[in-house]
Amino acid sequence: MNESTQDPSPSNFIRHIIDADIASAKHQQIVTRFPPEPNGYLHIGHAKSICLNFGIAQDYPNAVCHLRFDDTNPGKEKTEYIDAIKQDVQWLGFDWGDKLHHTSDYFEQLYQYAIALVKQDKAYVDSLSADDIRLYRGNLTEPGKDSPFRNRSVEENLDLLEKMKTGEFAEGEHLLRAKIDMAAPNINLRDPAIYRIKHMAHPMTGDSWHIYPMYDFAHCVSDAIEGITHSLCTLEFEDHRPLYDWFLDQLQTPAHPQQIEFSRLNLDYTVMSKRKLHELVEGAYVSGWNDPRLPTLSGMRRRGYTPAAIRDFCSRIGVTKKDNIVEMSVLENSLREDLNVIAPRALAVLDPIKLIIDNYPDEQEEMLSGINHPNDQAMGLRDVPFAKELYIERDDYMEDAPKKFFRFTEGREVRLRFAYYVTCTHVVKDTNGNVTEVHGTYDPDTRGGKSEDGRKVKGTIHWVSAKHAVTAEVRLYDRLFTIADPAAAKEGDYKDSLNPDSVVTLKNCQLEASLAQTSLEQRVQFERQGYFCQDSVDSKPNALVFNRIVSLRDSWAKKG
RNA sequence: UGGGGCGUGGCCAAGUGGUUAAGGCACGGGGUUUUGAUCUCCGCAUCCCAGGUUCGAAUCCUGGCGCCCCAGCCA
Repeated sequence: MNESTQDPSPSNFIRHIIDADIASAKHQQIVTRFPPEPNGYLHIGHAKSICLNFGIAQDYPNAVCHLRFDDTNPGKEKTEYIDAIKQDVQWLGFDWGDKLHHTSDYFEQLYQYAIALVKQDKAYVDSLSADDIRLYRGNLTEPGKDSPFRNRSVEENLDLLEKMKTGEFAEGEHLLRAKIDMAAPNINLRDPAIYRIKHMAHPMTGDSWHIYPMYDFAHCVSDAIEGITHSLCTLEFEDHRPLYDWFLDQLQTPAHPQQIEFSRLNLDYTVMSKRKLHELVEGAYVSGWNDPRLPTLSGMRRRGYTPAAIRDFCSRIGVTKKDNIVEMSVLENSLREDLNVIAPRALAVLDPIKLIIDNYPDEQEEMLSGINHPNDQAMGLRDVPFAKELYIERDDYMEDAPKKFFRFTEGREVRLRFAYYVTCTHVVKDTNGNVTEVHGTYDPDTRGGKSEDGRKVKGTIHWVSAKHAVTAEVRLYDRLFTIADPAAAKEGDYKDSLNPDSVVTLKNCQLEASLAQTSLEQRVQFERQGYFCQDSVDSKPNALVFNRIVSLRDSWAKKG
């Protein structure tokens, strides 16, 4: 197990329940499970569930967490998703050991349990059409009514079920239903479906089955088979708990797990539903499941987010039953806290403009020393080449700048990080009036960026030697949507509020040459800008592409 | 107007009858600083409303109000 995942998580109402169950000796060993359906990629909402379930397994003695693919609907599920999900869980830092399961592992047992239900006259084969079943179900205020097939004999039901299984009927022709109560106020109890016919190959079982179990039946039984003690799921399943318990009460299962619901995570300025994520990917609104703007784990991984930061985020947001929309700033804070510690610093100019030091000898070059991390001496020093022609950030020069602007404007002295004090003398403009070059003079006595006379220089800016710099593409990411809660958009489509500037690509960035040596995994801070890493898909040694993971906090930009 | 949940500061979230109502994020302000970063210090709520019980209530009771979920042969 990844060492950094070992800090115990803060408690919550679910852990209180578990504590009580241990105290009362209801359980000696806690077993949880993370049960994704392999019909899409995992997102940060799943990370919350993963951290909850695997976190409990880490913190309680002898506890374990199973990874179980809830693969009961071959129409939507793919091996591609299974592989991606495993990778994401591992990347997040969790280990299921030998507890890798699939609901499909239990298809035969599930079928035997269904037969047991039929034999108890607690389930029957219905032959109503899907439309009729809906009609017979009633609605929120009116009770449903019994299907005319509800009183078939056990023998007939057994026979029909067997034939459903062997593929003798067309899809939709018959349906196995639990016999509960068509007038139940909880609609989930109005004879819910247990098995439907699907003539479809399954990623794991191939074409050995023509019927597939429904979630409500398969999930509780699978939990019981695996000896799950606490089955944690999201709030929308609260209404299904009576059903979860009903099945287990009818059947002789090895255990009766406790289902506990908690609220799903919502993050502002993004969407979290699988349906919408699918739509964004398939409609090419983004480049794929791993688009760095998406809240998917693969997108965040590519963007450069660290597993530690995501875990930290999950522990900060807590676990409750309240609907919530967490602000992106919480995630960004977790990220910056981690990145600040692990990322070495470098100088990189994203929007370059020439700075010419007029009094610096034309052909001279010198090597200056830069510190790799101001708060961590162990990261050491590096050489930074200096010469007459440099690049600085275009907005580090301003004409008619206010007093509080600590960067270049005519007559103002600024420190070039690790280098010299430079006083801006004048600029050169093109015919349109755009500044094309900034000129200045340096003070040779300030080498290293300090002066003997104790003269105060408020501003320090980053720079890069023009002749030594490497050119790279840099992608700046911003929130995917322009409104905080796009999913709630009553009028129009949520896609209408997609942020057109969610990615800004800069092609002519000038980076300190050392950055060409970074690995794909390495996160770096570009001083004064933010944290960056190479794009794992597009970056090449001779065509570097960097992603901005998250910007630095900027109290100046806020005021300005 | 059936059933199930939820309501503590801008956003999360502790709190389980006696606490100055934790903490984080955000926000505002001070200090340090060769990143307007980091770090650091300070400030920032009487708990949806109304009654009631109690010496004492965010915590108990009653009645309101608000928000979310459920009518897939999806999970």
